[in-house]
Amino acid sequence: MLQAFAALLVEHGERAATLDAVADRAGVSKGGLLYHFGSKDALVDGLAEHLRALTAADVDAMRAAPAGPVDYLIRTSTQVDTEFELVYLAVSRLAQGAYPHARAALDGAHDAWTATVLEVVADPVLARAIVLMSDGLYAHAALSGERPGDDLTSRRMGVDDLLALIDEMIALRAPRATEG
Amino acid sequence: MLQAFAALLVEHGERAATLDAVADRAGVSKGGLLYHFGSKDALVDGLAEHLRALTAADVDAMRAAPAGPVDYLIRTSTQVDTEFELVYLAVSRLAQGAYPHARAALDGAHDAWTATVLEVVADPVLARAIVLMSDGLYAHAALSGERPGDDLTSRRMGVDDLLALIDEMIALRAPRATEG
DNA sequence: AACTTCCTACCGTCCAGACGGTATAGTAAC
DNA sequence: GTTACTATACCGTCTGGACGGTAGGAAGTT
Repeated sequence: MLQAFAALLVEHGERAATLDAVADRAGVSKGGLLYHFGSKDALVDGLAEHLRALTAADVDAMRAAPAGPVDYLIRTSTQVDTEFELVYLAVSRLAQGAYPHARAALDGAHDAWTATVLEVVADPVLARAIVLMSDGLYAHAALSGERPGDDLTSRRMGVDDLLALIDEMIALRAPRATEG
Repeated sequence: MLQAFAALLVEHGERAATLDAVADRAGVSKGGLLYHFGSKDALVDGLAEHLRALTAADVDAMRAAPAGPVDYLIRTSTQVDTEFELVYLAVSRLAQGAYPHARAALDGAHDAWTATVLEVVADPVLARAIVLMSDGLYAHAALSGERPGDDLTSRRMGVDDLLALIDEMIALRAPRATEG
């Protein structure tokens, strides 16, 4: 049900993510949906809580990534097809809409990323710059909406180039911390 | 009226930006609003058109900025109090919601920024990185919502530091193109 | 083994209010 | 007489939510 809620939010926006629509997509009736989540607010809280759990897992994956946390962060920022990215974008829709308190879960993810990048990069300004680029990529992914990989592939001009640039910056600012 | 529409979109999300609410905020009646914009779609189109006009002016200001286009772009990305930023964020709300075609106006602004930065930076990857950081800052501004400067001032840790880092990158990648 | 009772996980219906939009009568300025 | 509204009333549709019902299994009693 949370999956259906998140998918509708990302694909068609907050307005389309009504109880009826979520219930339909999840394959239950509206009554059934409201049985599990007593209200729409509870649904929102449930998704925010789910994001918190996924964030913990994502940070672990980031630390364990063979190419290092920065590579992992930037590469996953262009995807919309994994559960974490879907839920992250969904919650950011909610935070921009009628549920500003959902922002806390978003900030949690953000702080965790920054802290993890900082472990490897040492320089706080550079860490912030990297996370900002990740945010920028997320913002684009958020606008892509339903289109599968249409302009993600055509106008992205290479995440690899971007990562190469970031490596140069790391080498410049913190020569001793590269390679995870 | 477009101003009121944009303000409601940014402060309270797409759902709150109803015809009634826009009319109230603009100090007119609903009939009066619908006299000028025959439908809500027309209102949306009007705002997108307005963004296109503001984009042209913004790019001019960017080129004429004493500290250079990059400095201008990054600094204005943290603001929500100017008309351009307000309308840009408002249209991005619409594009993420029920009006995906509003994305065209957003892409227009984005392309114009990238082109202008490219004029000064020469390296396309670096230009993209800079615009991505700008996008990231916009994404944060979009989440700040109504709060005046609350955490913009507390957790921003200096746009100046970020700009210094960008200058280093420019010096590294295109040594001959700094200072506007 | 048969029965009643209770709980869980739903379904389907209904409701008050809000939504976008239309219509109409009136008004004040130019 | 046209323009630029205001104010009010209304329509059909959609919204979140409340409500009563029910299929099916587990638990207890006899």
